[in-house]
Amino acid sequence: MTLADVARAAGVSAITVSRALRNPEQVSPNLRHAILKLVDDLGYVPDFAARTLATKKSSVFAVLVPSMAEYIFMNVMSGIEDCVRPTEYRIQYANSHMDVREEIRQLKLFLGQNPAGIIVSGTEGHVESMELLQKVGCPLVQIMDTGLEPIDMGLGINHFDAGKAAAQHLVDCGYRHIGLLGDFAGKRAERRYHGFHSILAPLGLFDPAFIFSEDRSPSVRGGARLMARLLETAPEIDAVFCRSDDIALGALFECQRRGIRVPEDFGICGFSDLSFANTSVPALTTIRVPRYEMGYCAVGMLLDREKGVQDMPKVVDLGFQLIHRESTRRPKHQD
Amino acid sequence: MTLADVARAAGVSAITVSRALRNPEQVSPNLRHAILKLVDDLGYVPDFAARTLATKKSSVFAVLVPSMAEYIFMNVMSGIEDCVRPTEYRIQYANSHMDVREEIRQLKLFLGQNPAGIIVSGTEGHVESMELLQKVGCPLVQIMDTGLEPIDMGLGINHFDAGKAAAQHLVDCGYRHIGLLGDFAGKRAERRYHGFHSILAPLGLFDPAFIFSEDRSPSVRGGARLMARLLETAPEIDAVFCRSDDIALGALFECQRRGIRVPEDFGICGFSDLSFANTSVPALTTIRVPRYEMGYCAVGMLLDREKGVQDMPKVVDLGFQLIHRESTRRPKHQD
DNA sequence: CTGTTAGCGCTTTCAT
DNA sequence: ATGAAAGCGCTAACAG
Repeated sequence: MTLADVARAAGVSAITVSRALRNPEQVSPNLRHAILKLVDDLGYVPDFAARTLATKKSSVFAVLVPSMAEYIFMNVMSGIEDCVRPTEYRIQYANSHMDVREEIRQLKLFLGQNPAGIIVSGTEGHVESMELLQKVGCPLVQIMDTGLEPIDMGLGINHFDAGKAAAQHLVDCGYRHIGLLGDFAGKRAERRYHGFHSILAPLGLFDPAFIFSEDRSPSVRGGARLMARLLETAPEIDAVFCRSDDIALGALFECQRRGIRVPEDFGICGFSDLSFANTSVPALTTIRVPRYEMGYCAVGMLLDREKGVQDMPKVVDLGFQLIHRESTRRPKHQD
Repeated sequence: MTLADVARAAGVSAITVSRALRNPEQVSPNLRHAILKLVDDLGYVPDFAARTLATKKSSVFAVLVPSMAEYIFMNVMSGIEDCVRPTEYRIQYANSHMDVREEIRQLKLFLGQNPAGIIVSGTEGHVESMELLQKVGCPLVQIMDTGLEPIDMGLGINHFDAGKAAAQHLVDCGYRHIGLLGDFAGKRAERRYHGFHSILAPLGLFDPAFIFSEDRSPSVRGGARLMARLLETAPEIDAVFCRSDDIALGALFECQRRGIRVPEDFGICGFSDLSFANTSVPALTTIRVPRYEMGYCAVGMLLDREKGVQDMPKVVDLGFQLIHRESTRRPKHQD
């Protein structure tokens, strides 16, 4: 079932059917109507490959993230999906598994498809990847962190400031031996670490012995493991800032297991505001990141670009929010 | 940069370059070498659209799931990704948001791309969707549930048996007022419900008043809400089987909040064995579903089909496993 | 082993 | 407002 088939059935030429579908206003109303009905009756579905080849522009948005094994990307993806759904575009995901060579391979695979737009995250600082991204001929949004100058467009939050906010909050709650849990090796997490450090160091509260991480995706289990190691090495510890809420929940469970009272004896601050953070006992203090909005907005920016919208901002900062819940609510330090 | 460009540079015809890339053994070694080097130097990337149009077969596997907002699909996706990575194929996801019309729309969009294979879940019982799937011209795997006759291939676990196992376990642990938490409206969950019912009803332990659900994606928060409602309506309740571990964790938190002791006064059995299930306090009894393996295996089946492997099983049952942890370990009923 | 020819289904000119 | 011709980049089929 091709355009030509429909055209034959309608007694017109293929191009007219094409126009009826893509630029309806260029076809006289009654003819257009007849054609669209026929398209529906015959169950004609346009061939994307042919269209892409003819126009040199596919209708896929490519999305490259470092990992899909982290909960946070689910929400970003939801936002992406919801914004794309009413359009003609399709999404293609790839993840680099935190591996630069894989990242490059995936990027090249994408480029072979002439995507209509690209959303990436986690490529910061990878020279070859950045070079590839320089010469994509389509709109590009780098999501998650607004701290670095984007190639085309940037969207996210300021992770340095987020790290500062968490550290400041724990200090304000009266904690004095503040650790860091989870892998801060990635660019974004690293910037949170720097922000964290920038608050504690001047106060003489920063101690590298209080930092524990493992080279895996953040998980609840991992959080419990890290917490156990931290407690053994530094029993004087009285609070942690975690790389993510998974880690924070694991730390909380480990405290429960050991009978350490949270927040009285120990404060926990997570990062992300995952769905369970407001439900756990005690509920987790965390930094809310507008993940869904990030996905939605990233696609929105691509669509705006396609539509030729002018004066688009190069960088959009969606802002974060420190949510003060029970896990840092020390009785004598209520605020 | 097209095939023709490379061909010109190499002083051969386009088809030879094409062969050097796709069927290297058909090109003499030294020529092949020269061509491949040139491909690399010039940074040639094949145009997928052109290839798809010429071969009538794209290199994308289409994956349609009811929702990406559930944690379980992350693991399925990881398996899919890992199995696809070493190949030339690409994955394209879509989710129907539990909506039949959307499901059909997505399916049609997929069909317009001549996918090399399709993986679906959650389409059972949707007449029009099934009709569309009947006539896809490519391998098709229906994942998650093995209970129903697949159109082409099926892969998953038996959800009816899983429901039975959970019910039997709770009974064996000595619980007598056993409720059900979470939305069992979907086909798979519904079959768990039936299995559950098939054990309790004959024992006179089934009570429809013990069933609470809400029409949303399972979440920890939702689990706590449902647990609260259940306790208000049926204070005699002493155990629950939950639609997923998210719900189970929420139920656990709600018990903690109310000072209900788990497992002494109340037993909780989840479903999925999500990463936190072995870490919570108490750790959650649950039914482990081989999610990662399901994704990996589904792609494996598609690849085998492409390779023309014979004698493939129509249905593969990966099996589930009841993991007995603390949340149902009643002191006097240890086993 | 390598080349020629033709065509995949659609859309872009350029006409009418 | 509609149509005819040409071509997007690649590969199947058939030579040689």
